[in-house]
Amino acid sequence: MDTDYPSDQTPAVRRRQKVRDSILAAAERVFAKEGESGLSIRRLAEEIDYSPSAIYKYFGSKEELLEELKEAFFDRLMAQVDRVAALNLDFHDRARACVTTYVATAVERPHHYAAAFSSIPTVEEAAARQNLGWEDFIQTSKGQAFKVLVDLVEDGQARGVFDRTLEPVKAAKSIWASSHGLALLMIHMPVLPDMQPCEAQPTGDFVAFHADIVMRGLAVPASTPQQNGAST
Amino acid sequence: MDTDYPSDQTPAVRRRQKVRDSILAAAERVFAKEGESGLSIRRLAEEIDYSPSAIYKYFGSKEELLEELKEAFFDRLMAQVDRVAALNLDFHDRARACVTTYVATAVERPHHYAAAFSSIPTVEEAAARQNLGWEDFIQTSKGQAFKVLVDLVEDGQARGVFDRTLEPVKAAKSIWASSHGLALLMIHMPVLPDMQPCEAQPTGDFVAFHADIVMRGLAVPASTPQQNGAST
DNA sequence: TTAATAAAGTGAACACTGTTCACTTTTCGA
DNA sequence: TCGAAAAGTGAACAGTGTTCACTTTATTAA
Repeated sequence: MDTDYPSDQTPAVRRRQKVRDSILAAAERVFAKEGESGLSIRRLAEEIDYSPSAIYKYFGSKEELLEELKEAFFDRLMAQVDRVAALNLDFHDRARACVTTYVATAVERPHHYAAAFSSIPTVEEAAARQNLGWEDFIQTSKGQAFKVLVDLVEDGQARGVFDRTLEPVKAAKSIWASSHGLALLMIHMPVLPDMQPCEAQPTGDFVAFHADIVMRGLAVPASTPQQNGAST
Repeated sequence: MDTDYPSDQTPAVRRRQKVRDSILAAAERVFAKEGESGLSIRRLAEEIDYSPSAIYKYFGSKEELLEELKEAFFDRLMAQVDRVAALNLDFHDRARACVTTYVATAVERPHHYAAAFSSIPTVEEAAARQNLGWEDFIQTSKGQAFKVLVDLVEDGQARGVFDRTLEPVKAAKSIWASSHGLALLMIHMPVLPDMQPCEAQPTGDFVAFHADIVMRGLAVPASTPQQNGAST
């Protein structure tokens, strides 16, 4: 949290920033605990002791406010993964850590993670977005997240751990899908992860298990002769 | 659709059933196109030419009505997968078909699928559900879905395709997570699947690709007993 | 310091939502 | 045919996001 406000700004903008932040903080607090259903403009206004209409001097709509919450969360999520990806670890451990960190951070704030993937575009919207190319996508926050994965795959391939015949982009999509699915399954179906009848195990262990399975799916296959090129 | 009404019933209950069905049909129509945001009691009432309060003679709440929609969809989804799972196919093809069918059916009705996994239980609720055991879970609709997967895994292990050291329940969770994640990624991020820069390919092909990757992750390892993690 | 201007904040209203309830109308069995 | 049960209704309640004319406060220029 950066709770300090730059002194090279006029008091007005500093005050404004403070109020804006207090709104976001209240929203964050309520949303983390109760999700979107508990988050109303009137409730936020009450929490920060302003009138409901005051909120609209700081945010164009509830939607905009929520968007900012989600964006901030996604940035935190990716920062976590980036930090882990930069660690000096054995490739297997690093890849596994990326997945487990992603899932753990997602599950930590279930409402945030679920909300970050909640909008369902209409067919027209979907078609329109098809038109923006790789360069455009890679600059969105989700695109940045994806690039980390593609890099990971290419690294794995260079080290001879992952199958070189797989297209890195497709492999990255596969990893993301698998991680995304586990996170959401744990969020929406908490019955599952620690489920019997196998002996009870801490949740984290299953995440690591899943991550290993995912990596195994991308590993060089048994039969295919792998050219023993030294890793770069 | 069973649009015929049993004649061994009094006209009253038949009429009632018809009205009830018309509500559900209208709800289905609206929900499929616009999702929950477009579905209001007043709108439903308008569509079937009744007053809003009439709906409450047939459904206790909007929540209940929605629950029925979701349940019906999930049943259709599982019926599709069951049908494919019962096909007389080579194991690989059968396993792949289960995943691709699951994902395809989910993506066909994005709002339904997303809604079926939309509730986020509080920590207390989650803890409460932890207490119901395998026998209870296996009898829910989601439990039934899961059992199909466990059977598939056990079949694969029996045939020597899947790694026998993996616990079937954990492996099944892994498959579900991967399939679930792909379905939701396609629903919420339609930018991704057909994304460049790799040569454009029909969406379906990526689903099959992903399914194969997932299967490869569960296959018997090359020769050396894999390091740590996956085999424990 | 004062006057003019811009920003911040407010309360009432609008149009919407799910839901309830007293009420009327219709249906159906005794 | 009568009476009870079921079906259906309209108005209302409490809640939602949002707008807008309005007042109050703060900032800037003269």
